[in-house]
Amino acid sequence: MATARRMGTETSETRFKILDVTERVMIEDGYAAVSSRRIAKDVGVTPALVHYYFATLDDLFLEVLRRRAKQQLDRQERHLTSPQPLRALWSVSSDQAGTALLMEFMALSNHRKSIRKELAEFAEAFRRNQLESLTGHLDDYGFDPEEIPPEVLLVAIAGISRAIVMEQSLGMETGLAETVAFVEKHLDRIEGPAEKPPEKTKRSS
Amino acid sequence: MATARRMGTETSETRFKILDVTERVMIEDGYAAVSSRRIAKDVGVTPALVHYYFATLDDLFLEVLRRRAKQQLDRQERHLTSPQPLRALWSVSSDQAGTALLMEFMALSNHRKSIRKELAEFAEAFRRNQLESLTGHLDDYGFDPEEIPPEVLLVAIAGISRAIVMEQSLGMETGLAETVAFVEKHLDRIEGPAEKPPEKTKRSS
DNA sequence: GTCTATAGTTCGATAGAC
DNA sequence: GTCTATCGAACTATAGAC
Repeated sequence: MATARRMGTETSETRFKILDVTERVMIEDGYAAVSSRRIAKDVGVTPALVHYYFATLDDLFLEVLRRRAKQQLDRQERHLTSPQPLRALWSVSSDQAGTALLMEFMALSNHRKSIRKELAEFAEAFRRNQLESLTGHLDDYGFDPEEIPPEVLLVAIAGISRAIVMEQSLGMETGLAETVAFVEKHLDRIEGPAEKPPEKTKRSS
Repeated sequence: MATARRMGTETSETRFKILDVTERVMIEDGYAAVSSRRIAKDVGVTPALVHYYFATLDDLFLEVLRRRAKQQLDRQERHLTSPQPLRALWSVSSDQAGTALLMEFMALSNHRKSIRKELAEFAEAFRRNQLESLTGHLDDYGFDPEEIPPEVLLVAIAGISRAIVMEQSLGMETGLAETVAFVEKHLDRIEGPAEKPPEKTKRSS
């Protein structure tokens, strides 16, 4: 956190808009579409103002990552304490925009060291949080941790949900509907039918 | 082999090197690091020559994609007819470089329509090929297609192997070793111990 | 087939006025 | 806090010499 020159306070409306727009551009057009000019244009300000709030593009990317990670961690925490934590985890993991953003940051990590480091830390925090919250429930559900370790279930849920979302957005078909049905069937078996319709993402902070 | 064919750039050594270098740069530094200047520099030629072989960067990316897809499809076909097809599928899916490249093309797809289309077609071809080759074997292994449809197993293998490779390359830890052990245990159970050490990727065409 | 040279863009980042 | 103006760098792509 070397950027001591953050003039725009946390509560600045413009700063907020810049982060929103950047997130949207990353999801819709990919991280490579992010430039101070492009963001400024979409926000309705000048490129210089973007640099006023975020000295470098790396700072901008990092702030988008941190904000989103905090939101998602909050959201996950709320859901994991719901009456259907497994279902909730599946729902959170299957979020379309969240997955798209994660993939962009993964790609960004390939050549921005500072981003890789923070992304890895957040991802680890996510998983450890899931592990803590879910291990007890799995026990109640009758999962034998010798047969299916909770960690393995978490990696599987993360990987499979990501695959489904990514492949759907690519326009693929083979196996996706079957896999969703398979997961739903087992969620039904373990936690009973969904108590409320699959939620939509909503901005919080 | 400097000059071989009339416009037969297919066999040009330089053209080949350009494709090799582009693939390597995509894997190591991400697709955004690919420019005619950077590729030319790494190959040891001038940017103009890159454009001579590939009029636009899209053409270059597409050729990298097509060549790699053909290689991988060949490789997959060979492996799926091996005595341990499930193990072979897991091994092919866990290829580090292949996964990294796939992720780059996924990210590229976000804003290059022509690439998205071809990537989706190749990915579908891959999965259908797996489905054809594997369905019979799964039957022999005693899999009940009502309980675990072959398509679902394929999506799971793709998703989980991708997650492991990606998260390892990020530097994550939680759950990864456990998941690898889990998969190996079940591969042992279904197909017996590995008959040969996990293969390494090798260039073919 | 490979080069030099260059036109035309777009970008990151900063200085300084208001 | 927001702007105008701008420098210097990197990029795509093409023209044309050899």
